[in-house]
Amino acid sequence: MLTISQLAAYAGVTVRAVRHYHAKGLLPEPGRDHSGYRRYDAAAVADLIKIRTLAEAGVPLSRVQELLGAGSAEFAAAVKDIDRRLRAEILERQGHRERIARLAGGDSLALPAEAVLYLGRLRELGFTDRFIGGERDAWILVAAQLPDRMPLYMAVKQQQLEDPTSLALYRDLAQTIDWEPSDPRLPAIADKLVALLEASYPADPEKTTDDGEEMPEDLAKLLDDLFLTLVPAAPRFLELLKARGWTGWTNFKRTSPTPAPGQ
Amino acid sequence: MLTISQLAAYAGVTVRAVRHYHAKGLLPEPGRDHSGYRRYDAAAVADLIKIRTLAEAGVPLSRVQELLGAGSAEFAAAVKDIDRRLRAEILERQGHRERIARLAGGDSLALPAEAVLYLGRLRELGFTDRFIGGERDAWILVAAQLPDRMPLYMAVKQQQLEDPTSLALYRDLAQTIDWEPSDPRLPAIADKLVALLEASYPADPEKTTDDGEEMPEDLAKLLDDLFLTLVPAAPRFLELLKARGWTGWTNFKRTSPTPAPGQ
DNA sequence: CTTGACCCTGACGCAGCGTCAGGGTTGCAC
DNA sequence: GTGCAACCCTGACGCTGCGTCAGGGTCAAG
Repeated sequence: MLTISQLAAYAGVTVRAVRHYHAKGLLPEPGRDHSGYRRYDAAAVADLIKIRTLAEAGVPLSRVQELLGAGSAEFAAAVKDIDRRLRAEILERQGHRERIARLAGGDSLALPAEAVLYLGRLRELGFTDRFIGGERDAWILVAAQLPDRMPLYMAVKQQQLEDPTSLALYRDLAQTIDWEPSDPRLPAIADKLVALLEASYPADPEKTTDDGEEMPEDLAKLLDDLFLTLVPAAPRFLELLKARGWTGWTNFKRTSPTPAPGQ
Repeated sequence: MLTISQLAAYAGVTVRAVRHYHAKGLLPEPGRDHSGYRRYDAAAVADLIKIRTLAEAGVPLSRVQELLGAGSAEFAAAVKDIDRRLRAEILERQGHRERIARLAGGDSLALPAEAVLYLGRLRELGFTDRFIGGERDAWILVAAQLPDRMPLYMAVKQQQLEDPTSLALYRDLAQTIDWEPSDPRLPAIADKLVALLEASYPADPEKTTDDGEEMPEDLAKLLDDLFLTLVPAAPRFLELLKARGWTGWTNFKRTSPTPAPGQ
């Protein structure tokens, strides 16, 4: 007669595993000796090895029981089933590998390649990390909601960086991220922005070229909110814009057909 | 401001997952509104998307935190580490697939191919399922302890099946599995077995050809025990053998140099 | 008699949430 | 005003396969 540790050693498993199989009903509880110790016969070794063999082959313990008692046909069917599961798990892991491989640099986290390029260009142009971080977070939101449109958006942004006027404005705006709401330089920047907006958007809404740049309202609201959260001067800046006949941030809109005079 | 379900929807995760990330400290607890509801700003969406991106790439949650705050270098190192883990898990699954594929039939469970062939031969020769089951369990024990020697053992067993005398004895022995200990046919079978033993093992132990067939004592004891457990008449049969100058079952041994006369 | 090696049961821990349970809140329709 | 659906909250168990204490008996050797 064998003790539990001898049994476990013969089958190549731990004592804890044997007790676990008892608890799960996979291996019948054997008789006890006078002091309550489990005592096993040789047949238990064979049973335990069968359990271990299936378990090591990736069979969930909950299915081991049926497999032990199954005939060839059911056994084959169950094996096919388990093989499917294993294949699926392998494919899942392979997908994971590809995904983390693409996360090589910190910037690419949750962003498509074109956005990473855009952020890299900003860095080249000397924008601060704080500003780039804000841009990154904003584009993460967009990429999550509208992945298909990211190439378009990024193309537009890259173009803006090529245009000297718009780049200059961008540099100004980037600075404001660290400014107080009361900073006296804000109105001038608002003027510059409005000037560019007036130039880009014809007064007649009929003539507005809708190239699909507009973002859905809820996403725009989210991005506006992000702006307001990250930039202390944002509320004041939006007020200045409103005074100049424009509202919004992500999607600029005229508040009136005839814009009011500056400041 | 967003509710938890809105946040979850933007990031493409469940509400439960968000709360889980809070509990794990991955996502900071936001402020609460007057009725205790969590209220999120847009920055939380970006944070959550980053967490989800890493988690979906197979990064364990316990490591997500460090990755979020890591620079490119540490990030790359961590990614390499995680990729190793994923590769290992894939290899493990592939090993499992091969193993269960080899478990196609019920007989091959925990047995090498040559043992399956041997059991198949027994079936062809008309041995009963109960007997074959006993043989199977015995060889499972041997295969677990001495996998390297299974080819040798199986070759010897196959040879025995080819020898008419030994096969006839085998058939007799197989029958005894269902007999009562008091069955009057037992002594005759013991005689036959002893006759074969005397022929195979020279009386002079010096001349015994030790071809490595002997099993280690503990394994032999285990197999003897299995025999005693499965076959009701086993104790009586061993007594009959002892009266004829032989002891043991798995490893037969003379009890005295000059065997006593039969029964 | 002591010491170390085993044996027992019971219970928590891990990973990543899913899923009640039990109870407040909100917002809209009637 | 009220009723109902849809949310929100905390707390806790469930799943997988054991590992690992905790707390306490047992056995064999010295």
